[in-house]
Amino acid sequence: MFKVSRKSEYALMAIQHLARLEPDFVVSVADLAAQEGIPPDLLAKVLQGLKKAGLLIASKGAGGGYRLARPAGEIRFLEVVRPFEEQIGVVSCHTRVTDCQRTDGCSLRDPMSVLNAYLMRQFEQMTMELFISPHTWLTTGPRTTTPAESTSLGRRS
Amino acid sequence: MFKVSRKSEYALMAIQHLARLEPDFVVSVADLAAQEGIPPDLLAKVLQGLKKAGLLIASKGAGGGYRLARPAGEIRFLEVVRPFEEQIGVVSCHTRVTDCQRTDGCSLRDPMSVLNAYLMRQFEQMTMELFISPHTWLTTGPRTTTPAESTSLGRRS
DNA sequence: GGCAAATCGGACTCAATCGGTCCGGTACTA
DNA sequence: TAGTACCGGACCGATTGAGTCCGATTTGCC
Ligand code: FES
Ligand code: FES
Repeated sequence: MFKVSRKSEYALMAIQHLARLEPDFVVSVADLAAQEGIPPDLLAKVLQGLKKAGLLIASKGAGGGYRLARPAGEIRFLEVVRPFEEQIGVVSCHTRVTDCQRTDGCSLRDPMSVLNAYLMRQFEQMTMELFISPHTWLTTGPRTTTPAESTSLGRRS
Repeated sequence: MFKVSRKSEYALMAIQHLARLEPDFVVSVADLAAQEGIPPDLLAKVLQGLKKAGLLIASKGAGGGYRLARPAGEIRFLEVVRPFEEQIGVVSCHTRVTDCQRTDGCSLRDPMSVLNAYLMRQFEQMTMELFISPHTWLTTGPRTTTPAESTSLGRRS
């Protein structure tokens, strides 16, 4: 079931890669593809998608490339993945609106929408900071702390 | 991302349907398909898969059909879905073992395995009781109650 | 100005998967 | 013994996904 597409994997790798660099360091598609072992033409499409989503900033022309639009701690997992996932949801009702005309009689819809909302909330609250320092995850679960309250709040008893 | 296959949806519907009946009530493929609006030949495949997974018990011959092997509260969500989902996992590493030869250099593997384990645990602990009485979910999240209060209704077909 | 580096963006192919169907075989029961 | 219903494999068409190709455009640098 919940496997992300290959493009999403590449998107996660790219953002992770850029997050490890200094903030205003630009990297070209060719360089990034070579270092991460990704087909360059495909990575180009992925980065364009991330730019359209507002996560990356592109510089055209010689010496150009991509850089993060904001720090990794403010980029949520769902934002990275959504441009490349057509259907986000558990059952047909929540993904492809066209197809499922079973909306009345179907007894699957309600419980699944609860499950769906739960999962979405988890992925929504999870930032890309996880990919930089994953050890926090082992204690807190997917509910990662927001960048602002990471020091003061969220202490478990 | 995490959309289940059509077969899994049919499997969930079938188990839910059977769970609402009296424990030893058998239903034929044709009847179940007609009542739930599922292509009969396809539903037959699904029920066979569920039987192989040990969730259903089949009776052949005239007057035969399927019934639940155990109460819904003891059937976990993952059990129902697994026979029809080839790749369960978030990234390639965790699904298709063949394909991903990036195991060393890939920095995606570790954080994703944490996420993967978390999700699997959630789905593991979630029983099909959710589909019978979903209100408990709204307060507790995916960690459903223990298989104790299975109050089966006796509505006939 | 000219050239090279780099992003942009559409069109395209190829293979795998998925949803669904068909049909012969087998077991059971009335 | 005849009908009912499960069993199981083969098959097919549509969709999707991964990946490629190529031309256009913008920009920096000599
Ligand atoms: S699968 Fe769409 S309403 Fe149930
Ligand atoms: S995608 Fe398989 S090791 Fe990273």
